[in-house]
This record gives sequence, C-alpha cells and structure tokens, in this order.
Amino acid sequence: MANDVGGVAADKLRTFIERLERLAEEKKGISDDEKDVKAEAKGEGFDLKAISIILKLRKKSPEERSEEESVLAVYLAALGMD
Amino acid sequence: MANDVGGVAADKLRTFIERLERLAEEKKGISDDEKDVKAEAKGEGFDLKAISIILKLRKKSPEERSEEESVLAVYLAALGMD
Amino acid sequence: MANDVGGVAADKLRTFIERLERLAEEKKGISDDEKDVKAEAKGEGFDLKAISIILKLRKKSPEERSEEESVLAVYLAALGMD
Amino acid sequence: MANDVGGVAADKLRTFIERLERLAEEKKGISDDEKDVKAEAKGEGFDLKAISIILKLRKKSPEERSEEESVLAVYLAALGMD
DNA sequence: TTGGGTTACCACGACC
DNA sequence: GGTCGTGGTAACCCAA
Repeated sequence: MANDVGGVAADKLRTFIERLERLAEEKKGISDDEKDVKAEAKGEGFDLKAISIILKLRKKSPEERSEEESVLAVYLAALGMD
Repeated sequence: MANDVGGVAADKLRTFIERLERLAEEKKGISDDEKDVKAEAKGEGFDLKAISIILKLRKKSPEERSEEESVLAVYLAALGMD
Repeated sequence: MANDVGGVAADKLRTFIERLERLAEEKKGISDDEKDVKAEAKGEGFDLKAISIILKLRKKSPEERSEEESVLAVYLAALGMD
Repeated sequence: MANDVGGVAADKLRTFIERLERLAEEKKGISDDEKDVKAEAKGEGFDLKAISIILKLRKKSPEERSEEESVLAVYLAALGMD
C-alpha cells in the first residue's frame, strides 16, 4: 500500500481519528446545551443537586428503585439511623 | 399558579427535566457511535490507547503542546530519566 | 547551585517526587484494605451499593441530610413520583 | 441471632461500616498530605502538571513505556504530526 | 481471570 | 474565600 508509514495504513488511521474528532465535537455541543439548561433552571431557583438525583431515579425502573430502597431501609433500621 | 406543588412550579420543573433527559439520550447515542468507531479501529489492528493520546494531542495548540513537552523534558533530564 | 539541570533544582524536584510516591504507596495500601473489607462484607451477603449510600449519609450532618431530602421530596411530589 | 434487624446482622453491618469509615479517614489524611506537598512544590515554582506526568511515567516499567512511545511515534509519523 | 464500560469521586483551576 | 465546571482516576460490574 502506498500510504503506509512505518507499517501503518496512514489513511485509515487518519479517517478513524477524524471520525472520532467529529463525534467528540457533537458531544461537546450537547454538553454545552446541558449546561445552558441547567443554568436556566438554576436561574429560576431550582436546586440542581436535587434535579440530578431525580434524573438518576428516572433512569431506573420502578422495581429496581423500590428494591434498592428497601435494602437501604433495612440497613438504616439495623443501624438505628431511621 | 395552579400547577404549584409545595411551592414549586411543577410544569417548569418537568420541562427542565425532560429537556435534560432528551439531551442525555442524544449524548448516549453519540457515545455509542464512538464505541462503534473504536471497535472498528481495534478490529483493524489499531492501538486504541495510542489513538486516545493522539486525540488529546490534537486538541492542544502546537504552542502549548511544545511548551508542555519542553517543561517535561527539563524535569526528565533533571531526574536522569531521559 | 551545583545541582541545577536546565535551570531546575534537581534535588528539590527529586525530593518532592519521592515524597509524593511514598504517599501514593500508603494510599494504595489503604485502598487495598478497603477492597478487602468490601469483599469480606460482600462474601457475607451484604449489599455493597447500600453500604456505599450509608457511608455517604453518615458523612453528612443530620441537618443537611434532612434539608436535601425535603427538597427532593417536594420535587418528587411535583412530578408525581412519590 | 438476637441482634438481627429485618433479617440483617446489625452488629456485623455496623462493624463493616466502622472499619470502612476508619480507612476512609486514614486515606483522607494522606490525601491532605499530598495536597500539602503539591502546594509546597508549586510554591517553589514547579509545574504540577509535569510532575503528575513524571509520577505516571515512573509507575510504568521501562519496557512498557518504550513500547507505548514507539507505537505513538509511528502513528504521529503516519499523521505527519512529528 | 482479564478487559471494557459505567459510574462516582476528587483535585485542580477559574471565576466571582 | 467559596463556588462552579472539568479532567483524571479508580472501583465496581459484566461478559467473554
């Protein structure tokens, strides 16, 4: 292959890297959007930490959420922290 | 406001959360794409760790890259690691 | 100064690095101990994720814990997730 | 067992948690020491980022370090970044 | 048993 | 001085 450099297919390597860079750019754009939304929410007085917890809870199915909470409740009771 | 619950504007809160969830989904899609590209590169024999370093280097301007490397070179020389 | 290499006090640099390496070793030893304890707890049937949450809760003062929980409760109610 | 709470051996749970808390405290003390050393080095004009790289390099064996660097060099050459 | 993905944590830097 | 955002690090889990 004519485009080999040190046994490496230079064109293929370059293509992979450019694809990854393009995806990284898109991801950064979305992260910026997220920051904007959070700043807007914060500006209206919402608690960002609580919102983060909400987002995490909504990612779990109700079953696994209640399962986790019941284990935690038992442990808290065992420790007298309830 | 009719949609207040415990002093919180429920509709606004819900809107913020849904916007954030949508952005998180998009970001996940892109992360999946990145994984695909990396798997493809790996399948063709490329070294993923080296590619990651390349991506980091290309994010830096040439000036800051050479600046950082020259500091590091001095330290390595001072320690006899060169 | 006789021990300067490229304008860098080589002895001082070496000393800082060795102090940091020593501290890193100690920290690694403790991390290994933590892993052992967790493995032991897991081996006796305890839920590690719940234990992690317990540890986090105990690090917070009761006031900030109840403050955070009440905000979260209001948001969950506003979203009908309670 | 008399100390069971909700089917959980409360004493065992408490012991595990206290052991983990003690280890976490020790680790925090060491982290604080690391911060002190870094601040001292920075105060004498050393570049913390370069020192971090040095610490990482010294953790790798010379063989794996040169192996990684040679792969990277080939890739950089293939991309004309050298 | 090892490698990869996900996740959480922590220290650093910047900004206010 | 304290807070925010970010990057890097490491631990846990799973799958092969």
